[in-house]
Amino acid sequence: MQNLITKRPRGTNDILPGEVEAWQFIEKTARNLCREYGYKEIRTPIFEHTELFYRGVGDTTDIVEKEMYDFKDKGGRSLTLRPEGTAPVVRAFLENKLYSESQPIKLYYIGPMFRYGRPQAGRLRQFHQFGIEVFGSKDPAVDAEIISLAVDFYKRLGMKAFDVQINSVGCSRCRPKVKERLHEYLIAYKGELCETCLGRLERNPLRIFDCKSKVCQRIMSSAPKPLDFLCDECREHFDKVKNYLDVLEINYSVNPGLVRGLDYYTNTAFEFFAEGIGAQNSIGGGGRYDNLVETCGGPATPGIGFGLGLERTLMALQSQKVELPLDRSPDVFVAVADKNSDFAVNEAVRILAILRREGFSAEKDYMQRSLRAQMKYADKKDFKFAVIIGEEELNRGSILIRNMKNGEQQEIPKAEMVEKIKMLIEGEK
RNA sequence: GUGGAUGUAGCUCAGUUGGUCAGAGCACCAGAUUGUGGCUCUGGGGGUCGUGGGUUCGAGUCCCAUCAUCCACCCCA
Repeated sequence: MQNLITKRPRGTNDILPGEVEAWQFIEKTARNLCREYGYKEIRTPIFEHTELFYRGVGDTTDIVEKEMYDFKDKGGRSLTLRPEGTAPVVRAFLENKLYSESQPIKLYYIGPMFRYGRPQAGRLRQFHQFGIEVFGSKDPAVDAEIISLAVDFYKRLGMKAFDVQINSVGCSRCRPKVKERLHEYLIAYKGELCETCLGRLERNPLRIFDCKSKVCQRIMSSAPKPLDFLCDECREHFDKVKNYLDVLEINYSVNPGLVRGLDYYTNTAFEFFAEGIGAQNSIGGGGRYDNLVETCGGPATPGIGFGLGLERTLMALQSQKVELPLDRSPDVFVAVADKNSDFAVNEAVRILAILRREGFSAEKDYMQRSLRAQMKYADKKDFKFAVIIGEEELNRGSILIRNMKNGEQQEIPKAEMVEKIKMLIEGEK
């Protein structure tokens, strides 16, 4: 047990049969939604040059400062397992010159992300995100569209309770003003701020809004907010986003203290919250990043996107007792009454092939079980039907079909088996 | 990176003040008059008690170390 080769690395998880169906359902829901909204999937490597995240995510963020899963390859290059999806997609957007296609470019991804930290409830070193990015449009309707997509995602999964909070952190023109005024305000409280926020005061005072320290929160509750200093353009943008959300009948609240942890956000920032994830409550978030593409060396291109945590989504669904519509039951178990009869076993193998060719999931025993044990197995594995064959029936040219839910059993001509099963399984639905 | 809790069969756990202590339930496998499941009953396989030291005549049971897990902080998904 303690042996490393039988132990998964800290902060990682195996997703086992029985659990993976929920994941497949979530992924399928995301893909369907993206198709409906016109987003195309993009798959980027799970590791990138470390510099990408340094530049793309921002070197004052915790992600870069202490959560990077980086390593040197055999060529001495510094690489990093991606901690988030936006920077890699921006990189791919630039490297493949997607900006030369007609815009907006609408992309989505589903995959693992990595952050090095102590794991706890709702926090892993390898976790999964579903994210989307839109490049090329400043239209506030896009902001509303992606929030709408996320809300639809949660709703379609059956999530009963979650909150949408939005805010605007301003653009490169109004942001300096915010930081300046915030700094002026905070100087008076310098002695009261917690240690980490003291450091943030000079480097990035906006982040102090995120602090959970009671003292800092009290101080920030009456601090000047980014919303109070938006330029006319940003103000108008934010108003239009809210308008479109109203048109879409999406419930949201404006949280003037919402500041996302990544440095690249401009204008719209939003976050989704739910309960039941240990001490965590954020299940996803995103925002606009109108300067990021240019920062990474590309043509000035506005962008916006979100990242939703899949583990956290799953945990929230579980704590809300949401039943996902999963069908884990296989269709037909082919049981052989005379397990020592080559004739019967051959027939079973043949029937399996026929059923599978028709698209049914079908299995037989491979453990030399008695008929009784085969039936027990079929029951435990939750098969919908059992086809039972023995020399007796075969000699008559027939087989037995048993409904494992209610025990109804009938003998029918072998030639009618496929049609009969089709009919029965249709009837189940 | 910091702090707290925990670590006995696949799972959930019992194991008194150190001396039949290696157990229970569930799960798994096989049977219950030999061709049929879901209830019940019987039997069986499976653990060097996380690991390494130490104290002791003797340690899951005490001490130290180590590893791991969980929870929380920082921060976020």
